[in-house]
Amino acid sequence: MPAKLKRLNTKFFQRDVLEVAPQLIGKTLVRQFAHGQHVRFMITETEAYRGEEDLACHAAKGRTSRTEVMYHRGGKIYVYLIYGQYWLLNFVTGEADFPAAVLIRSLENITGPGRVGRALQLNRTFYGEDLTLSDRIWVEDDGYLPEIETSARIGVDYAGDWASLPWRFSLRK
DNA sequence: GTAAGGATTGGC
DNA sequence: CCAATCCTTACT
Repeated sequence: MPAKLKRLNTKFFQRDVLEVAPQLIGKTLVRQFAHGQHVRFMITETEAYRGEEDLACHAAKGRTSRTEVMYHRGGKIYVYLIYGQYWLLNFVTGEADFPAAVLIRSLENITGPGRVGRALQLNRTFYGEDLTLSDRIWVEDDGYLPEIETSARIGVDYAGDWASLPWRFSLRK
């Protein structure tokens, strides 16, 4: 089967982030580099960020130049630099004008969102990249049926009650 | 213009 | 435990 048929499409991403985030576990992230080489990693940990009322979500501060892409319809990439050194990878989900995204926290053998960005060699040019069209990064369904477990999101203690929601999803070991 | 802080990591 | 490192946001 051509790889193209396995690529996750707009229909997959244009749903509620709380459906998309757990369903990304076990999917395959593909990164193709300029020199033609590509790498494939199974996604093993994600987190959902959902709407302006979610105080852990960057869109809690409203629609700004930084959060703009989160207000687009699902299927695009939202990347941002954290602590001046790590590019964190997110997939925008849902309908237009409702800000939501999935943070890719870990891949197989690459634990931690900062390490994910480093391994994939991300930078600001990935902001707004369309996962359904890009020739350098996309996601495929290779048919794994993983067991998933939930837990609280990491590093968002400032978000009050929103910090304790079970919006972190990971592959059951 | 200036200041504060961050969806992290690695080293001491 | 804490520095690194720079972008975004909020405020004087």
